Amino acid sequence: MDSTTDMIEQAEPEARNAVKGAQTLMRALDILDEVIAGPIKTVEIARKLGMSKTTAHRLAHALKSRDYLSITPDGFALGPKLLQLGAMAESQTDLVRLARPLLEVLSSETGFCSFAGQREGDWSRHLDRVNGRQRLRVATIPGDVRPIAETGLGKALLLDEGEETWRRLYVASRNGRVTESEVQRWIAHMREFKVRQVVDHDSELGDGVHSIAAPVRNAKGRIVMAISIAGATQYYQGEDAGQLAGKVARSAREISALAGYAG
Amino acid sequence: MDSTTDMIEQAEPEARNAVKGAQTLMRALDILDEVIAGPIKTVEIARKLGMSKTTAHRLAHALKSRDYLSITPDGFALGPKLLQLGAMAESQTDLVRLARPLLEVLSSETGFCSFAGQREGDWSRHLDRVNGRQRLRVATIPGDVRPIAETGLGKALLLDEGEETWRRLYVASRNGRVTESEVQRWIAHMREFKVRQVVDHDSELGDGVHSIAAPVRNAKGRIVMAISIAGATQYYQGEDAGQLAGKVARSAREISALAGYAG
DNA sequence: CTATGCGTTCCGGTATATGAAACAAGTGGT
DNA sequence: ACCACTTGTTTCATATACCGGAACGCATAG
Repeated sequence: MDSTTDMIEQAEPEARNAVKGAQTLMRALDILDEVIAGPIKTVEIARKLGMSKTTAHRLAHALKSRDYLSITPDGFALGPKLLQLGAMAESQTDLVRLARPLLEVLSSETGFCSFAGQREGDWSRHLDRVNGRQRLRVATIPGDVRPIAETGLGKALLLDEGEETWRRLYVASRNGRVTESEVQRWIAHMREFKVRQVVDHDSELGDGVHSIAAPVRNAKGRIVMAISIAGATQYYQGEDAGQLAGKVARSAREISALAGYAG
Repeated sequence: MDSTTDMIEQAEPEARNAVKGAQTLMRALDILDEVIAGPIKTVEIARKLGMSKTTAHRLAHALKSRDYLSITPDGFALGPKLLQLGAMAESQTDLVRLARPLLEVLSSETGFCSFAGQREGDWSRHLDRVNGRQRLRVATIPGDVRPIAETGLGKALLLDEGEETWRRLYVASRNGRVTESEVQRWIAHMREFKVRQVVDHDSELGDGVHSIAAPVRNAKGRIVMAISIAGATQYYQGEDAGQLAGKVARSAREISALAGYAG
């Protein structure tokens, strides 16, 4: 590298305004961003984005001429073209493929195996796995199906469910052989997982497997997948539990962003 | 108006290229349109749209920097931002409100009452009505629910269903009091309606009501609503049946476009 | 090694986008 | 009736944002 850059590492992660030579386009997209929040008038657009009334008018109407915006009594609103594009993007988007690179990073950073899976009724299906660097590996392979309350991945898929559902699925996973106090403890844990949006799971099968999982949300905010890292309990010795959980959660958020989640 | 315009009615309905002063934006949206068809490389974009490699590169990357496009091994694909915009547009879109103006045109052009409704299981619910100019009016009001096989609107909602479903719903609507040959005749009619994407319906209740209905599709191509015109049988005397059907079908297609349907 | 295809960067000239200003049209207040 | 105010629309001279040609980097292939 050249000597002027190694003094201060410009941390700026190459933001939106990095691209030059497309001012008009960028401004138009800024307008779209404003309209996302709800119908908005020309003057308000100009004010918020610091452009002249003229420009706001011209660009908004250009977008309208292409059906990206529509005109309502309350000003501009999102147009039908976006419905079409959204539907097409959805059909072109393969969540597992999108998640793959993130899972690889997760495994290489943590050393654990990482997984992706989705809900199928009362079951969770594993869709993808990336191996870590550890000698002992969780055996689960893509395609495997497990009772949803029995795995960390499954619990992450359940975070938006009500407590009655939690109870039902937990009891089912234990074949009904469970005391009320066990159920209460389990639900209390789920509450905490829900707040943190991360699941910490110790297998109740006594096989010494521990996993950390987090939900992935789509553009509508629905949980459509979950990812996890998993490995033998002893591998967690000496690891910073909070940091591991943070990494899983961050990866899940990144995948969510790729899936169009805005929140 | 001024005297220069009344000679030749410029039929041009103000196309996309009408808007001036947004070349960059328009070209970028052209690129999006190309990507809809599937992943595409920079050079291919430039070739198809007749722009320089440089420009295609710059605009595509500008769109990518805003997540409207993503980069795949096969070139540019639709990006996550479109998932978000699509979901938001969907939540902002009220089909009934969109359909209203079209229903009003339909009624004023034909004189008949017009209706909009959607499917609820084995029933069809009327959501909106616009009165025509006729003395005799169909009594149906918004909120009314009817067996789905019993109305023109309902049949339009069923056009994408299989023949077994048609049979089941027809038999149910007749409380089982129906011969096999009647069923066959009914299904034969439905087949024809499906081809024409227009339903011609004579009430089997013997109340002298006739209706013409057509399905409305959303961005994913699913039938999500239907519209119809209805009135006493005698009002259809002297009307061109094909022309009426055409008007209903065209209105339905226009509403579908507002709902993001591309086909 | 040359050839070919694609992505990327650079740069000068000009088509193009910009904002000020004025106009149009509606709303509400006095 | 008039004015004050708001929002949408059009016009226009100017500055600059955008364009395309050219050249470079980097593959893959013959």
